[in-house]
Amino acid sequence: MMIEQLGRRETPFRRLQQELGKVIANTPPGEQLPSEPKLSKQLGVSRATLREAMRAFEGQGIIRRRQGVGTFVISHTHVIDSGLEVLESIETMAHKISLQVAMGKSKISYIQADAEQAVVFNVKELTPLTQIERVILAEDRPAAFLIDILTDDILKPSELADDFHGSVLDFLIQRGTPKLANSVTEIQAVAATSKVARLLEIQRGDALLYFQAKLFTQLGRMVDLSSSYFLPGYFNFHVVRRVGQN
Amino acid sequence: MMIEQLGRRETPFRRLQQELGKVIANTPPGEQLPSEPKLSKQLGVSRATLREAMRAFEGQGIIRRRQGVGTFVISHTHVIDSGLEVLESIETMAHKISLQVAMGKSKISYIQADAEQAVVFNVKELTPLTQIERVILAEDRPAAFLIDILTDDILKPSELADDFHGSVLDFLIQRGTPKLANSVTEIQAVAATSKVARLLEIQRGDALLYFQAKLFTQLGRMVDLSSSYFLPGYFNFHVVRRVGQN
DNA sequence: AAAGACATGTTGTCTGACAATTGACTTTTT
DNA sequence: AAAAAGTCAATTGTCAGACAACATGTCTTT
Repeated sequence: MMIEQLGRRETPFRRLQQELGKVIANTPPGEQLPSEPKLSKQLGVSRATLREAMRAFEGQGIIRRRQGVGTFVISHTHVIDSGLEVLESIETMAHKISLQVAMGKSKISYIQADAEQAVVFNVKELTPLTQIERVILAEDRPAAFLIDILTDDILKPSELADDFHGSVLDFLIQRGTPKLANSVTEIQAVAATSKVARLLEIQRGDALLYFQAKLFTQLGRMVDLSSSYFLPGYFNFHVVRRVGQN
Repeated sequence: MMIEQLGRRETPFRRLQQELGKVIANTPPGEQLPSEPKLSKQLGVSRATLREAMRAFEGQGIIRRRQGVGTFVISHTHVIDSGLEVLESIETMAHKISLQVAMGKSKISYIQADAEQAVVFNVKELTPLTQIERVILAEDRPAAFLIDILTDDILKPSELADDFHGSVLDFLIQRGTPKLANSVTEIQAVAATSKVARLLEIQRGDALLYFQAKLFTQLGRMVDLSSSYFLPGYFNFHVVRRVGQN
């Protein structure tokens, strides 16, 4: 019995998204798209289906629709200039800007889920979780402190024994399972705790950039809760934001 | 003659987005939503309109729909927070999460371009620039300090005299010119300077989230250099990062 | 017990229609 | 002649109903 590939079935809606994306890409910003009846006939779908697809593009701020007037192209999705839109490991980012990084102090261990972790992982309290802590060095000085927490059916400490260079993300991507889709990353500024200050060789209370990322598979399961503390100056994060139409 | 409010017209679709957002927020992650016919009847809209709204939520990764099975809630972090992919004013963000904000101390003035500003605006040094500084209050306490700097052909201080509520972005959007496209926002953590600490009623050296955004028109001209200092706790910024391509 | 047929409920798509809004044009009024 | 009001066509917004495609459980048959 064959296990069918679940990845992406070719549904009319997906094909429509592709085709509509091409139409938008070939329309200069500010210009008007053909009317919905024309477009639906041109693309071979009903107006209702077309509107669903357009609503998706509208939600991304790519097009703007004005009742009684028409639909207009706001801006094209730029080729992402290595901003935060793409999830990459610190190592990959550093490599792109020719920054030498290495892994400093690290600790891989089992922990037991506390109340908060039990909720986000949807497991019972005290369930064993794999925790990976390590300091990232740039130019031989501490630049970041990273903590990854995963359920042990995804990653056991023993699996990392030999071939671990500092990036859980790269490890999972290379292994191929589970298939990753995206992460939702919260961004905050925090004052260094005494533990983090010691590891990063800074003063307690110093300002740090803090990311908390939840990594999801293609099936929507959260598999990695990642916390990152960045010392200012080594990494420059930016994001391209489209002007919201409404 | 009545001046019509442009900001937010109450269309059935917006109301539907609100209502549907509440339904999703009240459904635990992993649980199934009511079927589309039931939901459309419950929310008082047609199934077609409901599906457009659901498609928008699906595009943000909040729900997952499976033909023949049903629609399931993935997580509702998005419903509460605002993603950084779309550029919105603080006021707009606050409105979406039902947070009351107001403008505190403000100062609108002319300044003369220093060397650095002359470069980014592509003007000569000492060219007059419009500078808008203001404190944003949430629940009557300082939550953010914002500085916008624009060339005076885009925005003169006199234009803001009466009808300014705290958002340069909303002002430019409402005015319609110039046509805005996107911003490139750099993200850092900084320690509060004495001036910022005084305005935000915190201690010098406290950790603040700092955004520096360059706002571009559709023609690619930079028109606004915006600096934002956020006190932790009031606003929650996040970004969805994708692994590879979808 | 296992395999297939069937029933049921769900999302996916289509068709056609009408409402609401906008902008340009025409007509009327001042 | 200029301004105001009215008319009309085009476009998006919404609706109702129907059928198709799909997944899952139940029942029947082997």
